Amino acid sequence: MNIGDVAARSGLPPKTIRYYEEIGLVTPARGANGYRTFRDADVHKLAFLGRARALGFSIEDCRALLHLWEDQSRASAEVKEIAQHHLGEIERKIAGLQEMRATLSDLVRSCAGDDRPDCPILESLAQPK
Amino acid sequence: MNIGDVAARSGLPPKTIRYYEEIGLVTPARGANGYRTFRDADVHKLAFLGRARALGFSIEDCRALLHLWEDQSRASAEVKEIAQHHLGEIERKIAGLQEMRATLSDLVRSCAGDDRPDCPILESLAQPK
DNA sequence: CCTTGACCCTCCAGTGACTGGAAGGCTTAT
DNA sequence: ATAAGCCTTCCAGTCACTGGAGGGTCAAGG
Repeated sequence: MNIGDVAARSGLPPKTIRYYEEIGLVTPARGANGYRTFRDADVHKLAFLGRARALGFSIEDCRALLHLWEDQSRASAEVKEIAQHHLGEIERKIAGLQEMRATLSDLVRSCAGDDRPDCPILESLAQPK
Repeated sequence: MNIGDVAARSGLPPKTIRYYEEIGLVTPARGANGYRTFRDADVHKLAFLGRARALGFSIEDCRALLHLWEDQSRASAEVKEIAQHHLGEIERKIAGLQEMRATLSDLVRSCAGDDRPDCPILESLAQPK
């Protein structure tokens, strides 16, 4: 299977698939014409990667998860630890963004948003909080 | 004032301040020895930038906000629009992360995390959802 | 057989917002 | 005189791609 078909099946753009090859996440075979030739296993790997990335796992997390996936005898604890760590990071990000949202929505609410120049948003940014 | 003092007062690292000069957000004077010499106005600008960045505004948003801040006659509506747009982005990010968190925390909860190899996390990533 | 269009290839550069480090100059205190 | 601690510039790296240039390959239609 050529890269275009794989892209359609895995949902990843061809450029991303080439990039994943470059960094060693997949190693498709090559045809006589130099085209990448993907086997089913490669396609599965890429789909796996797409789903893991969609859950926000970093490339290095994905690499680790792929190894664990291919290791029949790994302990589920290893996987769980990566996932839990990542979950923690997501929760920290959410908390940070929620704080931003709270501050910013207060500011937006307090700003008239009309033709006059007085603006509590700028005033707050100017103020040493 | 030299860059180190400004860094201490504004909370921004010296490297970041130099970078902000490079991209034209501040333009400190220079002393005879080539050192950057910051005036109070520069320090205020940098503190403003620090607070805007802490609220997640992009550099280009910050540039626009700075201009509006220095424009005595701007309408507060202009500021409010930038802030509202950014607020929308924050809310979209929060929503995306919350979805990730939901999926991931389900997976983490369903994984025993012991010595055995069965792992619902990997199974789910492998499955064409 | 030739052309057209849709693929595919590699390589290089850019994104955002810094951050680290090398190599060197200046200042202040001992 | 020298050491520590500033400051300077410039270059490279981060993360995970993405865009584009320049060129090769393949299948279908005329």
